Amino acid sequence: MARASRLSFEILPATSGATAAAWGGAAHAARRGLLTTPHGAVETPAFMPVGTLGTVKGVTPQELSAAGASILLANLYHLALRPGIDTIERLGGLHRFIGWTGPLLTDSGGFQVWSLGHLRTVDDGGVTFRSHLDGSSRRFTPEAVVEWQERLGVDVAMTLDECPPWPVSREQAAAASERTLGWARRARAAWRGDSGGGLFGIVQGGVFHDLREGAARELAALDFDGYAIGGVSVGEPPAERRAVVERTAAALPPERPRYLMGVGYPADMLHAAMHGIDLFDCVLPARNARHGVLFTREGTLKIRHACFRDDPRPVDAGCGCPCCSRLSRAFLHHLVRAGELTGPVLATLHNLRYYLDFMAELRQAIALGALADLAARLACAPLPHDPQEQRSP
RNA sequence: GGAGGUGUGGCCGAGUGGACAAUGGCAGCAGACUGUAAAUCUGCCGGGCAACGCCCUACGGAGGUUCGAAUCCUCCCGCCUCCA
Repeated sequence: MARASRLSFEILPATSGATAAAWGGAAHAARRGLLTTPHGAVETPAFMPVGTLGTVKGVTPQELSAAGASILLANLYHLALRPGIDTIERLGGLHRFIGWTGPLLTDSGGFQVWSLGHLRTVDDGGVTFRSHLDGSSRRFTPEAVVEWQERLGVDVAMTLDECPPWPVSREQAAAASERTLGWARRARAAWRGDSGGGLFGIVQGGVFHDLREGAARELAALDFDGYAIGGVSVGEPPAERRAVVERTAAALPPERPRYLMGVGYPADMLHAAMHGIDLFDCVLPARNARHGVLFTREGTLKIRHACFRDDPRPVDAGCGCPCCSRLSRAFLHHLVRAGELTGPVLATLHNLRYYLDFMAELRQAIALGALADLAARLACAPLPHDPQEQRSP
């Protein structure tokens, strides 16, 4: 199944023999890698900021670069509805349109099957969405989704998948998984890869390990450029999610990049990276920032709280973002309370920087075989929203 | 001086005899958020308690009518508009 061009993914050697059992005694499979795309290389494990509509809300491409982002995620469903694939294509493709020169990955709209649950109908042929903007009907098929992403010129395209809700019955999960596999075959056949980008297949199967492992094997046989684990950030308990990640990651071809979709908290990413996940994306740093929740090396901080009214310290003394490098918690508190746009913008810049710094630390820890140290440090910075993540390794 | 209007919980503002400790909004106090229909959503928001119920204090002030008043009457005080 030779192709003219494809993404390349190289696994980098660890600097030391880093095979310590670092998390609950489990042997891990963490790796560093280099994903090379037509628009540049990405060091993995990597976090992709989410720019659904072509922008991370409130942040310019320059600022994203400065924060350390190397690859961005955008969403095909949203862009297809507005401004439309034709428009973006006419304007020179997605990179030019949004002013991002680095690698881009687009999600296929599969997540919207879940998040827009009552605005769509799914059948074997594809998904019909009623636009959340104007109610008009839009048909997404595996072939169309591939074609649109190629027309956008993205570096990584995702196959159309069916992301089932949670809790999910085995029957539902199996049906969604089967459908997703069928669509993956069709997407794979429709993919031309002329632009040098790659196509990732997505594993579904709910919380049923045998379904997911079976799907992983079938997908592997289709020779995708990378493999994603989908359907894991829809409300299931952390323990279930962890188990799914561990089992599924182990069933995926080791020589290709593995992408855990929609995850998550730093502790989630650390855990997943320990089991060989290379790519992540999540709206959390951006959304939480807009909602006044900041990630710091000492735990999360709700900047609206009155205790920050007179706090002259930076949000995170260990951070070099535009907010922390010269502004106080008191000022950010004031901006957020006053409803000033600058508040959420600075908070987003900070959270993104925190995530991106964290990934850099993670890469280094893998290189040095020091994941246990990182895990221990993270455990000292509690994330009150997800108490189960706080336990020490 | 005459005529009319108005005064509600920190603020704005509904309510015009009982279902009112009083709709909304803001502010305040918490919580949630995981491939973004999210700069959103949820809860609390007079005081007290042995507290899913009871008691106290409350709709400018003082009286009054009534079984019952934020709601009706009288007087007083403040503010607004128009006419002299």
